[in-house]
Amino acid sequence: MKISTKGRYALTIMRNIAKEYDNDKFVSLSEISERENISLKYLEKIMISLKKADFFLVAKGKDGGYKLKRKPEDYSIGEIIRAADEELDVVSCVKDSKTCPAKNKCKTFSLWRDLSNEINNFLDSKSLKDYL
Amino acid sequence: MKISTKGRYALTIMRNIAKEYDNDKFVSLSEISERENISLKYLEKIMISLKKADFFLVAKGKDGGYKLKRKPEDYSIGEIIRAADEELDVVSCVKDSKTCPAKNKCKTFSLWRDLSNEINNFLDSKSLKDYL
DNA sequence: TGAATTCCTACTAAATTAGTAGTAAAATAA
DNA sequence: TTATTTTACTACTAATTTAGTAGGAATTCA
Repeated sequence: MKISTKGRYALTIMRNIAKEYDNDKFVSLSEISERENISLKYLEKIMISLKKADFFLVAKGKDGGYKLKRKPEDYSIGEIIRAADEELDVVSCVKDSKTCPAKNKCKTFSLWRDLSNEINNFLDSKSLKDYL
Repeated sequence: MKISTKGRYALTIMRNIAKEYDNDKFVSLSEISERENISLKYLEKIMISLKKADFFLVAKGKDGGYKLKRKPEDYSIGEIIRAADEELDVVSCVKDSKTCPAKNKCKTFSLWRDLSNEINNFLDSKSLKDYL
């Protein structure tokens, strides 16, 4: 049961952008790519998901990049990982119980639901600022 | 971040065997296969891992099968899932920090370690008996 | 001795995750 | 205005992990 690199890299992206929050500076993916040794193309791909969550102000062209819309302390780690397309539920039926043929008699549903809640609550209680 | 079917089926196996604990009866994989609609071959494969954890008394041949060594309340869900070859650490460096080139400056190591601990502690606090 | 079972080894298929490639569109600094 | 830097978009491929199958040997007991 691992966090994917996609989720971890999403947090890396957010940390890099957050660092410049006080300087009011746009941070480009090529800067992050170089500093963190992650391929630019892969960062772009992960960014697609993060942008959908409306986390950034965006500037195209020279000296462009991304800037946080909110203060670093106002982003939870949980919302970042979830935004990176990563489901934090340990079984899919926690969200979509319709698909399970045994939904009514399932003895372990509560176990997985409670564990999913633990994980989400833990990550929601941590803010991006805690990891700069 | 999902629990694999291997981990879930391991728990299914344990629950089926635990149910007969009071009857002192050996439970065969073919019984479980039929009742739970999981292929016998796949159950056998998962069983390899569980046997290594020394959970069972084993009887070969006719009317053979498996019986719990300990009482159902003495098995934690955590140890069952871990025995099924399933690592419950959300990043591999929690166990094996040697492989990480950034181990010293890594800002998020504590995050993943603490989350892994949350998950393990939660599952260790639940017993097999709670899910019969 | 035959049926039911565990035990063992090897293989295959499916799904997910990770990563690459190429190009268009926008913005800006010189 | 033009070269450069950046995001935006679409499509593809490679690698890894997870899931599942196949066949038969060894054991046990009625």
